[in-house]
Amino acid sequence: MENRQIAQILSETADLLEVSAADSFRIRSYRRAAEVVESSTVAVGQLAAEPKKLLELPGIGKGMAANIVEMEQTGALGLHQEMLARYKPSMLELLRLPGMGPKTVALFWDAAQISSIDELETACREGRLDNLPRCGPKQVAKLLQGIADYRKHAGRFHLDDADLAAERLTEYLRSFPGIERVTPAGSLRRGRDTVGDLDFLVTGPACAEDRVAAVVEHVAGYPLIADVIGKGQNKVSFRLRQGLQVDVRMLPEKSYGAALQYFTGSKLHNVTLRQRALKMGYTLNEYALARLDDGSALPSSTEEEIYAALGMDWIPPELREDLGEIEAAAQHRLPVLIEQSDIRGDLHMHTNATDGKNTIREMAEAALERGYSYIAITDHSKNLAMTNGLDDARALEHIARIRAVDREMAGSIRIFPGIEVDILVDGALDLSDDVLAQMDVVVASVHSYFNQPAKQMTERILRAIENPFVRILGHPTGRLLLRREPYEFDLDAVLRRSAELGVAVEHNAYPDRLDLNDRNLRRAKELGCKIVVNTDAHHTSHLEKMRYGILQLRRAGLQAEDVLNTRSADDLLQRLRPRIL
DNA sequence: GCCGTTTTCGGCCCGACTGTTTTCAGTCG
Repeated sequence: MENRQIAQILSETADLLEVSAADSFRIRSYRRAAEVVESSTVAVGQLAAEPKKLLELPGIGKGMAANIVEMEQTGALGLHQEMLARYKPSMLELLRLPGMGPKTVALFWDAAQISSIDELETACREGRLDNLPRCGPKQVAKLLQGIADYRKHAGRFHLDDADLAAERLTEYLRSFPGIERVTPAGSLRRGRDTVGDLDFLVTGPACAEDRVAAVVEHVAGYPLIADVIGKGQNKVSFRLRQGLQVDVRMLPEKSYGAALQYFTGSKLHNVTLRQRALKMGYTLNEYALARLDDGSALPSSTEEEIYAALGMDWIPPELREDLGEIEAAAQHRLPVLIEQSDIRGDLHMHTNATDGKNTIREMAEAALERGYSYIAITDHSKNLAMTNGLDDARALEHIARIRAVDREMAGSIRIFPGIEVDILVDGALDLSDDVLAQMDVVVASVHSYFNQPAKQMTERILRAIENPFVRILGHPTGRLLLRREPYEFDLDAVLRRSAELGVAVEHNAYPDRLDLNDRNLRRAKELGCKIVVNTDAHHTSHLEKMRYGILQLRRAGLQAEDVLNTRSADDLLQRLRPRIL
């Protein structure tokens, strides 16, 4: 069984246990186990043969190990099945509605046998909930609104869309006199590839108690708001026109660090951190770190102060998922994560020779502006006819043009001639070896027939990378977030073979395609793969997208040395698969 | 269900907000 499937069953079991009012700590165990399995780089199911190895995973004890063994052997979990027989799968969706928690789901089920969103809507309209406790007219109206919102905005937002919305709002908030700091927290700050909502923290003299009301009004007057959900004394919640929900909190300076820590999360990270605080005689909340004995607050205006008081190094937000970072920070062995400024070149981009929008020179100049010392121009090959892909003859002409621009710009930036060659259905490439031999950077990518059976897809990719001219496997998972599932194939086998052959695997930084997720990136590193991060830019502005790719690398705990395009141009060429001349 | 610098049993994170609660349960982050 795949990790994803195991994690899903564990997580559903946690939800169902909540509805059945089970012990909250037991529920938390299931949730934590789900997270751990999902992010594990080894196939947890296969460890079932050696349960001792399972116990080495954090949060997996005897009981959870037995659950995993059971799932691996029988394909199901008894407890999960039992709960599903008692309730209904569609009830899990009810938990996603705002204001619907496990207690209310259970109440509606017991009192009115409501097990789906549609049934809930009908019951609301027919007034069948009116006599239930905590179900006044406001509650019913809120549920109906929640159902409408859910149907309209189900799902999450891409990191870049959320990021853009955050930038605009930040600018607006800063324009108010007396506001000094505006920081997005939450999953955006942690660099999750999708974001459910935005949390903003704001501080400055204008947030003082006697002045904050004016800030609230300013926030609520943001022009891009669709509707204001709530206004409190220090908080405004609203929904943007694009559907994204936003919370803005105004805070005093002295609580800023505690609040930033708190609202950055993740929830599990915070729970474990507060446990640690308690053991050390402190209590931590969103206002301060305080001593348990006399209640006196420690300095809490920065996150660094709080982590330091707890005997830890400051933890980069991307690592705050309760996956061992707290212990690592306490032992001062957190990795020094890769940063955007470590990247010295981008090895995958298109020009107007195929489906890009800019010329070779324009792309090079944009890269130079970003401080890069090299790029590779990798236009499409002929099989992608809709992109005006290059055949052998045009590819050779293109190489000549790239070399010409490279000579013109010598001394400022190096431009490698390259190609993004298409991997055909049988694993052959659609350009001749003679032409590929002329390229410095050959990126081989799958672009078609994603619905091949997994086995054939795996063989197709494996055959392609056997071609000695292929130096990078382009966007290996074809992972398109929110729109479609990645195509099915044996990623592990492909990563292993790439490592053996010395073919670099590409993490594609496009936010709707963030290619190898953090788990896969950790796996690639474990297997000794060479890793590159590229934007696959089709326009000069797309080079900016590199930052989203970097966030994923950081979430995977990768350091600059783990990524090839942090190297100088000569070092990079040395480390790529040797070129056959 | 997990876990151990107090512990193999008995703990396990915190506060604001909401609605309808006349004292608080449930949800949310």
